[in-house]
Amino acid sequence: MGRGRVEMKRIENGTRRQVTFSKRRKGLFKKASELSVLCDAQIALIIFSPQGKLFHIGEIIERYRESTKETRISIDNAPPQYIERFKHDIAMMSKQIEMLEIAQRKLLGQGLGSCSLKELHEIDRQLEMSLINIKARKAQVYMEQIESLKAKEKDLLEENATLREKCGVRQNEVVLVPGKQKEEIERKKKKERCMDLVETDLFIGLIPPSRYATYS
Amino acid sequence: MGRGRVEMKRIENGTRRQVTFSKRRKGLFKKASELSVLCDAQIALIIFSPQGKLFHIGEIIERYRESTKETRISIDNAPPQYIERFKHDIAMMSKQIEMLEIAQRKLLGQGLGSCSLKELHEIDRQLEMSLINIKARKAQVYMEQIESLKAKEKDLLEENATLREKCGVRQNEVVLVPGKQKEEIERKKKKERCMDLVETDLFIGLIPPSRYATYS
DNA sequence: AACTATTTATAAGA
DNA sequence: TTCTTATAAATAGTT
Repeated sequence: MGRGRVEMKRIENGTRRQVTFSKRRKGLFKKASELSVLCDAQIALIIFSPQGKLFHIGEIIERYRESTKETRISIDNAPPQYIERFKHDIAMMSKQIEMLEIAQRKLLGQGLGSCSLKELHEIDRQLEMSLINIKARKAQVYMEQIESLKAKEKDLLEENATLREKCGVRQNEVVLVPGKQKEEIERKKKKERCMDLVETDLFIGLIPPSRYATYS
Repeated sequence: MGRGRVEMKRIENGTRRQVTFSKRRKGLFKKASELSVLCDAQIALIIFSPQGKLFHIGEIIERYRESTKETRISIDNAPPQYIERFKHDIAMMSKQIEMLEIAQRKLLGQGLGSCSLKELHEIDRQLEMSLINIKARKAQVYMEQIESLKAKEKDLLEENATLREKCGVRQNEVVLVPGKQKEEIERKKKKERCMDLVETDLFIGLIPPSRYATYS
């Protein structure tokens, strides 16, 4: 996309290569972030320029920038005689990555063709355990939110009472805010419905039927 | 670049989002590999789809994965200026391993403290999907085993019938194998119970209650 | 999965 | 590097 086709091979002219690198790097990052936003995907993009400069984006990676620094420092400080160790590390790491990817695919329910029945049982059990943890954590987050909201509500009610007293308004008397009363009431109703929903979801639906047929 | 502008925000329609994801993922991988070829850059691109599926390119990793031998040679013969590149490769691989490990822990229901409620929902949904796949695969393996056993049984029955005919033994007459009859009968009974169990498990228990409280 | 009207990316030039 | 512009490439909506 430019004036004339471009052959898909290394650009030999160094200047041209550098310019193209800058332009396309920018474009690639843009497209990556668009995909991430539009489709709600987690993306990590890491680019090493021919000059060895590092560029990257990715929420996932962002979180581990610190550890990256550490890694880089330790590598940079290594004297040449440690090259043996690099070789070993690289071999180990690629194996490790391969294994992690295989394990991950299995946990995602893919690539199961090679699994024995025993292994399938094991993965099944593990996933059920994971679900328990996930759901417990979700419940905890919900609870925390509810507690926080209740605390806020309490604070506001207290403040409200104090203010009423100061203004000489009778307890339980409705305070008229011009033009806002209807909306307020609507909002309160909505909020109550919402809270109901959450509590029901959390504490009443204890043993819902599974949403899919199981063959455990 | 299509019919009409597209707003840069999450696509709410699930189908449209999935289609866009597929198209743009393909485009992104293409552009990444073009940049890598044209400008001699090292690129790793890792994408987790909203469904939690993992896609990646990582030429660096491919390079070492192909064969240990090749790796050894290429590193041994590397002129000093390439050592810089190996360092980058190591840094990148360790990042990738960290990402994979973190994703893995989440799938195993650990290290959830940092997850947003949205992410928890996503993991939950993914695990439920994975369980469906696992259970389907288990069912398939069971079925295959059953089919195979049934086929064997049929063969044996036929062979048996032929043998009876040849020996002039009447149909349905019990063949006495000295000292073995009791065991045989016991085993047959056991086998029948076993088959019953499997079939029941597979085809009758359609919507068993979940074995743990859910707070979905 | 194809098609195609448009938008977007970018190669070359300034 | 940055801007401009002609053109190739990507892709949104449609079939």
